[in-house]
Parts: sequence; structure tokens; C-alpha cells
Amino acid sequence: MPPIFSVDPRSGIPIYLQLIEQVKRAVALGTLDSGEQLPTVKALALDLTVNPNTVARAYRELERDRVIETSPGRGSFVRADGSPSVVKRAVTDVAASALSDAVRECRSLGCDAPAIRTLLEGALERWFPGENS
Amino acid sequence: MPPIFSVDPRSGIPIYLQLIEQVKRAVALGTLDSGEQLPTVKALALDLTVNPNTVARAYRELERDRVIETSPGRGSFVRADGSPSVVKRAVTDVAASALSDAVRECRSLGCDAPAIRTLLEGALERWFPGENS
DNA sequence: GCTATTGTACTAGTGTAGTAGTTCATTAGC
DNA sequence: GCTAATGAACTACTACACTAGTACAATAGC
Repeated sequence: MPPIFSVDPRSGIPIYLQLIEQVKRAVALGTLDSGEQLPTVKALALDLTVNPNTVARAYRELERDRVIETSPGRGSFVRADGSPSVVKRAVTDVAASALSDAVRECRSLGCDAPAIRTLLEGALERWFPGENS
Repeated sequence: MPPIFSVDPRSGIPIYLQLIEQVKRAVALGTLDSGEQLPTVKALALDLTVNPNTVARAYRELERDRVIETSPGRGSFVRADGSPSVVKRAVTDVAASALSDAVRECRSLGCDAPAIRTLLEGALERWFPGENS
């Protein structure tokens, strides 16, 4: 089977962060279903030719973010506690946090709320070209 | 005279970044006028009890961001080339960049444009409480 | 219980960001 | 020109993030 994830050690972005983002994206997009098992730490480390600790760190933070559940001897699984939207909610929380940080920085630079809304529309146009509200 | 800027070495935020943000904020809010001279590298370093290189680094990045102009023997001044809005524009560009980065991360997490707008309103409510559009 | 497989913990090496100490080049003003 | 002031450049130290190597503990399945 083709490898599910891929990382670029030379990208400058830490490997464990690349893994975290890919897992969250896969969960948010439904590529990974609730309850589905992730590759084991050692198998994924072997596949990506990185150290098991690097994969373990990514999984540890994903568990901290309530995206996956993991336990020794069993493996790591996409979280499936109750409503299936819980996981997506957790992912959305991360996105919200990123936006919140950006808004705080804008405010510290003297921008008011309307100015920030204008800036956001510009950013949306950049990353979602052709979509008008 | 009271010191214009203040830094906290124990905050975890690099000193030079604290300085950059304070200068940009002062420029954006009009506390520092176009053409106004900033404290010299060595005077500010002495005042804040940090190394001249730390202040110099902040000034260097501020010049890279087109916020100030600096030259040896003269000092550092708030940029005043033509329209006075150029400097504020430069500051706004930084804010726009922060938002753009956040939007890119949200998109990578599977959020679409409407979802991001909703998240932004939440962030605005957090940092600008009581302001409804 | 025994074994294989899982994630975890401990230690260490490597690179880089941040800061400091000091010296050098450039400019203004007389 | 001479002097004093300015920012720039160079080196080095420190802390921390990132990754790797290896050994350990916990669990599942028989």
C-alpha cells in the first residue's frame, strides 16, 4: 500500500509538526475515520526513515489535542468518544487558536476590528481564489 | 524623561521581538511621528540594560520592514518617504501577513472560507469584547 | 504464563536562535 | 582634518528545540 503520510526532513518544518498537521488534516477531511487505527509508531518510523521518538512525539501531541487515543500494546486510534464531531471539533479548535493569535497580533499593531475583517477578506481571496462571500 | 520602551527578559518572548512590536505599535498609533528619531542603539541598550546588538537587531528588522530608516553616524528615524501613510501601510502589511498565515493553517486543517469567517468573529469577540459589527 | 507487539522513558548528539562582549566603519559637527 | 557620536560587524557563549539511539514497561493473543 502507498504510504499514508510523507515528510520532508529538509523543509525546515520539524518532522513531528508535519506529521501532526497531516493527521489532523486527514481527520478533518474524513480520510481517517473515527476509531480507525493509525500506523504504529515503529512501523511509521521505519516507513519514513525517522526515529520512533519523532513519531511518538507527534502522536503524543495529537493525544494531548484530543485527536487520537493511544495506549501501549494496542496502538493509536482516531478518537471516537461519543459524537463523531468531537474529533473535528478538536481540529477546529486548533484552527481557531491560530486565528485568535493572529487577531491578537493585529490588535497589538493598532488594527481595529473592521480593519481586521478587511485584512481577512484579502487573505481568504489569496488562499481561496475565486470564492466570493 | 521616562523610558519610551520597556522589555521583560523573563517573558520568554525574545527581547528584540518585544522591541519590534512596541515600535510598530507606537508608529501605528501615532505615538511616534514620521521622521521622528528613535533612541540611539547604545542609549536604548544602556537604558534597558541589554546588549547593543539586541537593539541593533530590532532596528535592522524594522528597517527591513520599511518602518524606520537608519544610517551610521546619524541614527534611526521613523520612515517618512512621501506619504505619511506609507509607514502605517508597512505595519498593516505585517498584520495582513499574520492573518494570511493563520488562514493558510486553517485551510490546511480542512476549514473552508465560511468556517474561517465564523472563527474570526469568535476571535474578534475575544480580543475586542462588546464590539458587534 | 509466554511471547510478540505496542507505546514510553532515558540519554545524548546536533543545530540554531538569542544574547552578550568587543571592535570597526561611517557620519555629523566644529 | 579632528573628534565624538552613531550604527555595523565579528566572535563567542548559552539555552533550547529537534532528532536519534537504545532500553524499558504495558498490553494483546495464544
